[in-house]
Amino acid sequence: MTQPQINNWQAIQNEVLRRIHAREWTPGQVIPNEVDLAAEFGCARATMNRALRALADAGMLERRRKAGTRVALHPVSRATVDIPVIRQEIEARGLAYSYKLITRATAKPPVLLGPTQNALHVTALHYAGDAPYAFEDRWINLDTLPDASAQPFTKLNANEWLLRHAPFTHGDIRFSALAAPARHAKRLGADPGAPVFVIDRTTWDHDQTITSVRLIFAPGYSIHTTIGRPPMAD
Amino acid sequence: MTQPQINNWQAIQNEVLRRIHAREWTPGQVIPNEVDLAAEFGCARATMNRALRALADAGMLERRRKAGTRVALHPVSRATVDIPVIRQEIEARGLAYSYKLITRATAKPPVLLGPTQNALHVTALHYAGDAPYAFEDRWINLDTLPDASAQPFTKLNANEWLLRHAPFTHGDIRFSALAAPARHAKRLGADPGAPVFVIDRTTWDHDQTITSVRLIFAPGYSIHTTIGRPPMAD
DNA sequence: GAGTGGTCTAGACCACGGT
DNA sequence: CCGTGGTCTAGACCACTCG
Repeated sequence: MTQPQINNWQAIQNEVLRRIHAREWTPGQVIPNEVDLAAEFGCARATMNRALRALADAGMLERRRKAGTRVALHPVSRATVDIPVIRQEIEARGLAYSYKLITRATAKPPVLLGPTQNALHVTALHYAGDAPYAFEDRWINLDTLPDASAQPFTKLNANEWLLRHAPFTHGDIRFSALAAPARHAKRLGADPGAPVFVIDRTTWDHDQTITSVRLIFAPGYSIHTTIGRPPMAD
Repeated sequence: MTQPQINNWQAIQNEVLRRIHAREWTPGQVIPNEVDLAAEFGCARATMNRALRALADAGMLERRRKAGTRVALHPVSRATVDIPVIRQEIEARGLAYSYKLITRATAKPPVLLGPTQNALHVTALHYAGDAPYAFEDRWINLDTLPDASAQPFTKLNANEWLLRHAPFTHGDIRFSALAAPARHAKRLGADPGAPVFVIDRTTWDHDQTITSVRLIFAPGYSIHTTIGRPPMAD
């Protein structure tokens, strides 16, 4: 037979990747359709679909109905990043997590929270053991979450309360590097102007803004992730 | 009938999410198995599988054979980040991309590249229009990529040459914030010690190290991404 | 050992979107 | 229009792993 009967989707995926790497299929080029490829590999179309769809999800292929499947022009690499839940992140390092509320006040929110006129502003510090870990600056939409106004947030971390009472459907995240603002630097045990890793995140429940938060991490923080599949056996 | 015949996997996914959000299924709790749920929703098991598997990929569920499917203890959020290919990133902003080689030398590589004794060290600057965009400090494994030693990298960006000649199977990425080293700060148009966003990336082809690169971005750089599904219609 | 998820199959219908 | 991918089905076998 022409093909050694590849019939599991991961092996098929690897063979497709091999052809792309070997430039048998070049970026921009349309590859055969699912039916033909399934016939070539001797597998069901559903299996072929699974393999190609996974590669499309990974950014290696672009698929459109009728137009067919083509190798992505720009072999974009896509990494999945786990968004840190601070307590877990700290406890995973074998350190004791603790939390301290700094301020809590109702105020007119910044624009990024949307047209809300009613918001709760919370600032707090997260500790890993005795060392400050991250400073949190959070706005909570009281129009969508009136219950939040009854929460002191002295013991329970705002993020954990929100996860429990107002899970989000989608969100928006930005990673950046900033100079530590003088007033926060001291709290983080950093020199003013020291480089700090910052995560800005806004989350929604359907169309409702829930919360917008800036996390300023103590110096040395980094996010680690992986790209592609570690196994990859033929 | 007990259920209004939900039979497309996205609708099923939404219903499962709704139950998690509504705490009908709580974190840590084992949910019914695929066969039972498929019966409840009046769909095929394969469809149920697709919905649950997608949620597991997203980090909402944890699945193990025999143990069953449970709601993730920590509703971990997983975001997909497109790893920047600098030229595209710049051109997508409507700016002209240009590139300038700074140094190129063979040298003993740092440990992070693996047990290689033979490596090419390249440093370069990427420009967006006239402004410096990112400083690149790269090591290329000459044991696995002897062809690289013939490349001048004066015109063609090392990253683009590598994408073309040595695509990777997997990689490792780290995002962090550092103080701009004095000698690089000037090149980036930044003050020495200014906070800069840094990406460290190492890539492999199967078990072979290909390259290890540090990208130091000019001040103001950030990475943006999204979490969850925008649509989410019932 | 046995229950659960992981996957494959062969066939079918549908939705999108180039031509 | 009509080719292509997107999805669903009903059934089957397998692999893992918990008890």
